[in-house]
Amino acid sequence: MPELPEVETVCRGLRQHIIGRRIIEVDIRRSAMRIPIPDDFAERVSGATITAVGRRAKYILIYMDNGYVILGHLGMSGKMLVTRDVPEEPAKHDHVLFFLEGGVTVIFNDPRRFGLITGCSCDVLHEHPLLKMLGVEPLSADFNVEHLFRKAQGSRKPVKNLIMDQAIVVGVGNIYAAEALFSAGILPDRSANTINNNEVKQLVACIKCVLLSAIESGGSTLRDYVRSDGRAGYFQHNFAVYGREGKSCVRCGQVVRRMVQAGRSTFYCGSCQK
DNA sequence: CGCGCTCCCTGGCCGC
DNA sequence: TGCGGCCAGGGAGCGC
Repeated sequence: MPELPEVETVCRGLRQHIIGRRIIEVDIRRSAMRIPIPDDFAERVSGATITAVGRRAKYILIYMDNGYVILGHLGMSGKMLVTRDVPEEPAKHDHVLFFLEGGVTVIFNDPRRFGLITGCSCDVLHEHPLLKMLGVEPLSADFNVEHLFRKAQGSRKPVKNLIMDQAIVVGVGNIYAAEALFSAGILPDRSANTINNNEVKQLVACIKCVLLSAIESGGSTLRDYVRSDGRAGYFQHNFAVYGREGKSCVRCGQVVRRMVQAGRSTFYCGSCQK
């Protein structure tokens, strides 16, 4: 997906254009994505006014004045687009359209359908099955050396898989895990319990730094991801290792390598990372 | 029981 | 130009 910086960028874009607007009508063109849209979704959403847009992990949260919250997840290929052009007919893979007052339309489009749209009452949001198991937010004070060191000590899995585990720390996906590990000088396949306190300290700082830098750049656009206004992000131009197999390391000039961990490509510099 | 593998789905790209 | 194989930012579920 879209990892945390991309979701955060989408949230910021939505926030500018939809807060204070009433939802007139919802068009659910496909309900069966990763999980089905609740039967009462259209009923709960129609007529309500959007009061806030938030984010928890990679979930987009749209709060309404009737106590209902829309949860959106972009999966690998999802988009949440805001447009003022009334679409004559929906585009391919437009699954849900929200028609707001003032001629604004929010479109959830997701070719691969790994994403989802659902909703629940605000007062039970933190107990929602999709949210309750999630770990700490990486940009919060709760994500610190003590937290990650304790988790690392208790795990023998590769450190890259550890930081991508959404039950430990949320929002770090395949790209930013590789970039943060490069920045921290740590090999992605090191067993988590071999990472010493100083390395954890570096890693925590690098994860925060990489995510913040990416947010500033509007995220990374490789294929599908775009902001809510359709513009691309541009952090992909700042990748040190991701997608750079065979190219020279930006720091030392050695060849960037690729390996597969838990079925996913990992990029690293065998010289800069220990 | 913690972990890696496979699968969900579509589309783009590469090589033949 | 066409087609098969492979790959892709996520995550749940299932074996080992």
